[in-house]
Amino acid sequence: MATRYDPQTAEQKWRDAWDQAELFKAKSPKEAGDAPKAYVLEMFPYPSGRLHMGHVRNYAMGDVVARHRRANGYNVLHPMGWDAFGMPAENAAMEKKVHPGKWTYQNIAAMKAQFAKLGLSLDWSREFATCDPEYYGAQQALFLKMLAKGLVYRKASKVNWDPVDNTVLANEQVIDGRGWRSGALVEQRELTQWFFRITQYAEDLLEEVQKLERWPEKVRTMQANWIGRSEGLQMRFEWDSAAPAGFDDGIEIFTTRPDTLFGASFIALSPDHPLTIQLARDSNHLQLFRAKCAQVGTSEEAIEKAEKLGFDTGLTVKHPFVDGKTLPVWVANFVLMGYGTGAIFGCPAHDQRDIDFARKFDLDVTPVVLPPDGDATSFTVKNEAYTGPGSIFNSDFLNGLSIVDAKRTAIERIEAMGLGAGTVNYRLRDWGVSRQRYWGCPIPVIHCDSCGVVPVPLDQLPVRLPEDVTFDQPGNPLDRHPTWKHVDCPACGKPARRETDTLDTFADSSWYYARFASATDMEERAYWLPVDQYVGGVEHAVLHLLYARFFARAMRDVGELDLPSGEPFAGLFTQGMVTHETYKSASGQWLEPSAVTQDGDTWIETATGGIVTPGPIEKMSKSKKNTVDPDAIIAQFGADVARWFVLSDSPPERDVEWTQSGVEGAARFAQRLWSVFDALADTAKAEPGTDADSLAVRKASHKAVAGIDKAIEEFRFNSAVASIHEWVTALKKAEAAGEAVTGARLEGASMLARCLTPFMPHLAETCWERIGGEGFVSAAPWPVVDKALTEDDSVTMAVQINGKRRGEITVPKGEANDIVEAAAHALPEVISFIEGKSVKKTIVVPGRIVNIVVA
RNA sequence: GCGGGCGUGGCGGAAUUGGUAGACGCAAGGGACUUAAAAUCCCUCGGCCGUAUGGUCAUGCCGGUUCGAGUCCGGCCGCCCGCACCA
Repeated sequence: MATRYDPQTAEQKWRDAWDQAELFKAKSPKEAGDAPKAYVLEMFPYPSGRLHMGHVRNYAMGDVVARHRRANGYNVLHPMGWDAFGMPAENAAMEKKVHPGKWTYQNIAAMKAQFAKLGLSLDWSREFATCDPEYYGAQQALFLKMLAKGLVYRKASKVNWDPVDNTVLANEQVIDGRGWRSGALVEQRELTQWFFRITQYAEDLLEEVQKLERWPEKVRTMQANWIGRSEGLQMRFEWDSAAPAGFDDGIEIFTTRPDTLFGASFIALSPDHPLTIQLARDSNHLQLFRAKCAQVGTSEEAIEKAEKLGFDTGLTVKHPFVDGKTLPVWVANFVLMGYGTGAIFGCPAHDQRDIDFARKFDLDVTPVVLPPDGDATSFTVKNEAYTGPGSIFNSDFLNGLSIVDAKRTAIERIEAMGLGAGTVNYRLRDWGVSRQRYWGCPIPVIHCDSCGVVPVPLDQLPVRLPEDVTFDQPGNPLDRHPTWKHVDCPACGKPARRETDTLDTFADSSWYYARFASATDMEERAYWLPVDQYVGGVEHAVLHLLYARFFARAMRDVGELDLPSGEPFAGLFTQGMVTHETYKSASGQWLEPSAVTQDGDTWIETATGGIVTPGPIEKMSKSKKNTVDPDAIIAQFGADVARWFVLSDSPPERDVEWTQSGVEGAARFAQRLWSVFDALADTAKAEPGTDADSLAVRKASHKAVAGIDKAIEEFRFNSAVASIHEWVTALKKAEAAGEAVTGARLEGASMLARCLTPFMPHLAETCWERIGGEGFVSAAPWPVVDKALTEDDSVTMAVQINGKRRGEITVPKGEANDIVEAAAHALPEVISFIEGKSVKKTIVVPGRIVNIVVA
C-alpha cells in the first residue's frame, strides 16, 4: 500500500537526529587527516528577526555546496553567525523603548529557530554575533595593531551631517540631499574622523582582483572601476601674477593628458580647493559662488550636468613650455576636490567638460591632437571636443608624436624642469569609519589633553558598551552618557576622555570569516583560509568585498593571519534575488499575495471581492507587500520543498520568481520522489541485472549522477534539478518492467537518495531509511559513477543535406567514417533527396552529425 | 557619457561551447480512474500548410564567415546592472 510523505514529522525528526550525532561539525586539521578541506561560507545575516526568501535561497545554495563537498570526502567548515551591530537596533530602541542589545539578541534567537527549520548542514559550535564583547574586543585589539602599524589614522574631513539626528550619514544614506531617516537637509561638516588606510593597498587590491578566477567577471570589473587607477602627471603651474599667501610654489594639478599641455587655456580649481577657500575670505562674490556650487545637489545627475559654473579669480599662471604665455585661474563647479589635487588645467579642444566651459566663458580653444585623416591647416573644434586617436600638432617639441609618445615626452620634460612627476592616481579613497552611534564597536582609544590619542591598553579590552543608555533624544548616547567616557589617561593618569565614536559596521563583517576559522589559533586560520566558496548577494560586490580584502591584508601585515595572497575568498558566487508579482487593490493599496485570489484571468481581493491589478514582478519587499513568509511555506509544504523551489527554475545567478503554482509543483514532485522509494520499501536486496531493461535503468542512473555532479560543481543547480526530474521519470517507468529490473531500481534509488541530499536533505534521509540505507544519508559518500554505464555503444546521428536535417542513423560508437557515410547515403529519404543532384562532399563528424553537400 | 551583461514558445529556462533548437519545470487543453471531488496517471502543446508520412518558417533586426550559426564576426534596435563632471 502506497504511503504519503509527511514533511512535518520527518523534518523535525531528522534535524534532532543530526544535532545529536553532531554530523556537521568541522574536524580539526589533525582529525581530518588526509581529507582535503573545504570552507563554504554564505554572507552572514543581519538579525532582523525574520527570515525571508532571499535568505532561504542564499543559504540553500551554500548548503548544496557544503553537503556535496562533505559527501565527496572533504573536511567541511560551514559556519553561521550574526552581523549584529547597526542602525535598526537603535531605531527600534527609539521607537519601542527596548535596549538595542536586548532587541538584537531576541532577534537572533527568533531567527536561529527559523534557520534550524531549513535543515542546513551548519556547524553552530562556532556561532557568534559581532555585538558579542568577545568579538568586538578582538576587533578592538586588531584596530590597535593596525593603528600601531599606521593602517589607521585620524584626519579632518568633510562628512554628511544630519542636523536632526546629530550624526554622520554614509553617502548612500543621503537621498536627494536629505537624511534618509529624518528628512532633514544634510550639511557638509568638517569633522575629525578615523580612517583605514585602504589606499595603501590600492595597487595590490587592483592587481590581485584580476587573478581571482573563481569570482564573477562582473564583480571583478566593478572592483577595478571602483579602485579607478589612472596614470598621469602631477605638476605645478608657477605664478605669473603675485603668489597668494601660502601658495608660493604655484598650483598643483593632476592630468592624464600631459600630451595636450600646449592646448591648455585655463586652470580650474575646485570650489573646495584650499586656495579657493582662502580667496573667498576676501571676496563676497566668491563666497556667493561657492554657496551656489554647494546648492547643486549630489543627486539628479541630469540637472547637475547641464550647467557649468565658473568664477574668474583674476590670478594667472605661467605656461610651463611657452615663454610669456599665461593662463587664467578660474574656480569651476565641475572640478572635484576629492580626486587628484582638486585642480586641473583645461584643454578645451580635447575634453568635453573643458570645451563646454570654454565656450561659456569665451576662453581659447587650440586643437593639439590631429585626427588620423585630419588636415592641420583646417582642423578646428567647435562645441564637441575631439578625444579620439591622432598625432600631436601645434605643440612645438611634441609635434608629430603619437599621443602615447607625447605623454611620455611631456612628463620627461616637466620632470627635468622640476615642476612635477609622472604619477598614478586612484579613485579609491581611504575608508572613513567613525560613526556617532551607540550600537557599534567602540573605538578603543582615549583622548588626553597632555598625551593626545592614547590606545586603550590591551589588558583593558574589550572597551564595553555601557548598558544604561537612553535613546530619548537625538545624538550619540555614548557621548552624553554621564560617566562612561570619563577615564584616566593610561599614560599619565590625568583625567581624559574615551573616544565616543564607534566603528562603521562594515568593519565587523570584514574579518568574521577569519574568526569562524579560529578565534585565536593562527595555524587553524591558515588551515581553513581562504574561503573556498563564498556565496552572497551582488549588492555587496564593491563595499563589503573590498573592505574584507583590505582587512585580510591588514591582518596579514599585523601578524593576525597567515595568508600570503591577502585574498580571503578564493571562490565567489553572487546569487540573484527572489521576486514576486505585486498586487494593487482598486483603491491603490499594495496587497499581500495571501490577500488575493486568482479567478480565471483576473485577480480579486479575497476579503472584499474588489478588482486587483497585478503589477510588475519585483524583489520581495515589505513596502510592496509582495513577500512570502518562509515560516508559512515551511509549515504548509516543508523546508525541503521551499529549498527545492528556490533552486529549481532559474539559474542561481539570476532572479527567481516565487509563484504559488511553482511551489505546489515542487511539493507534488516531492511526493513523486517518495513514491520511487516507497515502491521499493519491502523489496529484498538484489544485485542489478544484466538484461537490456536493467541496463537501461542503470545507464539512466549513472548518467544522471554524472550530470548532477557536474551541474553542482558549476553552480547550475537548475540543471541538476532537471536531471533529477528526468531520472525520476526513468525510475518510475521502470516500475512496470517487472522483477528483473528490481536490482537496477534499488541501485538507482540508493544513488538518488544521495544525490537528493544536498537539495532536500530531510526527504533524502526518509527515503534512505525506507530502502534500508545504513546510517545517515547526510553522512553517506557521493555515489560512484561507473563510466562504462555513462557511455552508449551506439549513437544516433542526424543526417543533414546542405545543413538541413533530413533523417537520422544509428551506428555503433566509434564506427569508421566511411561506413557511417555509406549508412547515411543508404537512407531512403537521402536517396530520394539527392536523386538527380551531384554530391560534392560528405562531412562526417564522429558521434555527432553527417552533412551531405549537394550542388 | 563610460564600463559590464542579456535578448530562445504563453511563462521560467535547456542546448555537451560551431553539430538533431526548445531538455526540465510552470501554465493551458484533452483523456483515464471516481457516484463526485481531491490525489494520481496518460496524451497534446513555437508559427504556418497538410487527414497524415511530411514540408516550411523560426533563437530581437540586418549582413558576414562556415558544409553547418542560438553559439563566431560587423552594424543596428531593445532591456537590465554598475559608475558617473574621476581631469
